[in-house]
This record gives sequence, structure tokens and C-alpha cells, in this order.
Amino acid sequence: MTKEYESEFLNILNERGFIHQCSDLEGLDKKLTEGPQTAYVGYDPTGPSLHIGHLYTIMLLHWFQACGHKPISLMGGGTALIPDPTLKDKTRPLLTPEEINDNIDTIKTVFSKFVKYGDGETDAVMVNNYDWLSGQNYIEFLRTVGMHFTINRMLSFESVKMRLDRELPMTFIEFNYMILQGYDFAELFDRYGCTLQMGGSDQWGNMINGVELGRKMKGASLFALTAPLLTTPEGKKMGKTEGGAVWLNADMTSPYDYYQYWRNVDDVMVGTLLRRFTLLPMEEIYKLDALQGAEINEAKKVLAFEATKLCHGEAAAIEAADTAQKVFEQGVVGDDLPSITIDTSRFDSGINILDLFVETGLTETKGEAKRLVKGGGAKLNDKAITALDAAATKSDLIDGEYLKLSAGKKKHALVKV
RNA sequence: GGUGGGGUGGUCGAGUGGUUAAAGGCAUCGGAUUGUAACUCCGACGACGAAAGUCUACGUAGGUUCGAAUCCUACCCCCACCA
Repeated sequence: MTKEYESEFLNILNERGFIHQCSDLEGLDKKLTEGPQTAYVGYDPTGPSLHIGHLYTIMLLHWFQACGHKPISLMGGGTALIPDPTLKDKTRPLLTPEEINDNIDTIKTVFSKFVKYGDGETDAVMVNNYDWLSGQNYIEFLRTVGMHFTINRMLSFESVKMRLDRELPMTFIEFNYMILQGYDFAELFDRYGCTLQMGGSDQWGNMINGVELGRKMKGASLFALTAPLLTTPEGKKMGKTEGGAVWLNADMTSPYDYYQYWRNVDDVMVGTLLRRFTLLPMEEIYKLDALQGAEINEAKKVLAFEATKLCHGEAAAIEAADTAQKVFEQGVVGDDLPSITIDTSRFDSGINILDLFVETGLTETKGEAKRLVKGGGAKLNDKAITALDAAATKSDLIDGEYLKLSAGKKKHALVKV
């Protein structure tokens, strides 16, 4: 394949499908060949963990570092205090600083799996914009930063226009979001000589503000680069599953569930996902992407394994793959299934099967468990449960050690004594 | 501040005194099919209960009524126009 760009970084991004928009591709390309650069991606800690939807920008940071540059992960501890109006038709409820700090703490642990932090020249750093936003003096801020923004231009941004066009309310606090985000870029330029901001394509408007502000305030030549948002063929956002988001923190989405998420993606997404979320060489990806029909399952296994390995480590990925193989291909019990442990004495009078479904987390409520039984999707040791008042007894224990409960064909859990 | 409109289940959106746990769509969950895919079809879809049934729910709080999401009062919030 011919190289389209001078810089290794852009070539990698290009062949892996990460380039959507750029403020100045040629200029950036040139800049990247001049030596180590610094780039950042901002994350709003509005949830307790990052999910798959954030992953592709983390990959951007990964590749950036892999190409000999310095990545910055910016925690929006300050901007999270301000609701981001982008692509939303309602104002997000305000978070408290405590909630935000808790979120940052759990989010932090994820990043170190994808980028290397430290004090070296190309080691990543993590910063929190609360540090420079919280102490801002309103009048001073308006004079130094506010002067550079015209309302005319702000009104033309998609995020604002959409609200106005649809006659939905947009509050003043939301209106300020883009200014603060723009200011981050200028600040990071000062602090780290950071000249590139990367992000999802939904952030384009916000990012462009940073580029312009940096030029106006600092005379800096800054770049913005966005990656296309991931959507399913039907245009739905990826990263959601029955239980909600697929989280990157292991205690919120287990490595096994994480593996299963990738294992079950839509056929047509496999190639795209392999490019974006694995580190496999491109030749290998081309090969996998060329598979047809049922063979695509092999590509999905590779995808699931590689993605899990990247996020949770090789050992966890092997275990998840092993369990999946046992459960789905051999029909035996895998070690990595979710499990609970209960006291043997509870078997003496039999345990209500519906309670067990709730306790294992396979269903949220007993009502849901009941529906499952009625619909024929509830199984105990792979045998369908037909009675709503069924009870599990000691004789149901396999090898006297455990029970296997299933909700549908794909969700299983173990009850151990 | 004034006038008018509006706040319904995860979401969108019907419903203006009883048969309304509340139409319909979407989302979700199961089943059939299949490749642990997509499409399609079928079923389920407030909680508790084996069931009968009980409880909770239509912005909040009271009230009228045998009976209210539906009527009245106050309050909160949103929208539009006016000031």
C-alpha cells in the first residue's frame, strides 16, 4: 500500500480508519515529521467509567505514543461541571464535584492499559482541567478569553443551532461549554506545548474553537483531528448492549462479558473494529476481513481476543476465550462465568429458582425471572425450567459443587456452594 | 410580571370521571430460524405473589367524588407571545 502521508502516525490512522476531519491535514503531517509532538484528548468524567464509546479516542492516544509522540489525557474535571450541549436535546443534570472526582478516580485506572505514563519525553501525562478552570476570575476570563468569541459564530455551531432550530432551550451555562473547552487547548499549549487535539467527530465544533482561540490568544498554530464516530449499520451508536454500556473497568463489565460483546458484533463491523480496536498488523486484518459467511466467526474470535487482551491483559483474554469456547462450542461449564457462592444449608428446604436468578444477577427482578420461565428461556443445568415455583435442591448440584443457571442461550451463571 | 400552551411508564406519544397497570411506536428481554451474526416471524414487557390478589405509578401537595391520569385549589418546572 502506498503511503499517503509523510508521518507514520497519520498513515496508521488512515489505514485503520481513524481520520474523519482535520483542521489542516498537510500542516499536521508536516509537523509530525519534525519530531516528537504533544497531543491531547479530553474526557468528561460524567460517568463512573469510560465505555467502549470512548475507546477509539484512547486508541488514538495509543498510536500517537507508539509513533514516538507524547499523549495527554485530559480529565474534564472542570468542564464536567458545565453540561456539554453537543448532540443532546436536553440539558444534562449538573454533577457535583464529588461525583466527578469519584469518576476520575475509577477512570484513571483504565488509561494506563493503553498508554504508558511517566516522566519521560514521550511518556503520557494525565491532567485535570479543574486545575486551571476552577480558579478563573469571571471578569478576567471574559476579558482575556471571551473577547475572542463572537456570538455570531457561536450561534452557527451545530450544537447550538440544533437546539435553536428545534426550539429547545439551551441554557447560558451550556452555551459556555465550548469556550471552556477551547480554553483547555490554549492552556495545554502553554503548559506542554501541545499542538494537537484529537477526539470524536461530534466534538469537532468544540475542538475548532480551541484551535482558533489558541491562534488568537497565543499566536499558536494548532491542529484538530477527529475520528469518525462508531455506528452500527443501522446508524445506532455502538457500545451499548442489553445491560447498558460496555464499560472498560473490569469491575463494571467483566472481561468475559467484554469478550462476549466483541464476539457478538455485527458481521459487517468486524473489519472496521479489527482496524480500530486491535493492534494486529494490517496484513492480518485484511485476511480476516476477507472471510465470508460462517467463517466470519473466526474473525470475531480474533477481534474479541485481541480487544480483551488490550483492555484486560492477556491472561484475562485467554480465560474469557476459553470459557466462551467451553460454553458455546462444547456445551460444558467454563470457569470464567459469573458466579455466586451460597451456603449449603439453604438447599435443605430447596431454593426458589426465581430468587437464584435475581441473586446471580441474570435478572433484575423476580418478575423478570418469571417472564423468562414463561418464555422458555430459563434453564437449570441446561434443562428448561417450566414451573414458576421450581426449587433447586442438593440433587441438582453437579458433582455436588455447583449449579448452572441460564437466561436465554448466551447468559449463564454458576451457583457454587 | 401578564396571557396562552404543557408536564403520562426506559423513551416517544395516545388517553379528559369508571371495563385504564394506562392504546400505539421505539428500545429491551425471551422463543423459532441461524453462524454466539444480520434479517424475519412469534411472545413478553411496574413490583411482590404459585395463584387469587395486594401494592406502587400519569410534575408536587391537598381536595371533590362511591370512583380521578382525567374535575377543583395551591405550588414547582418547561414552552410561546407580550411587557
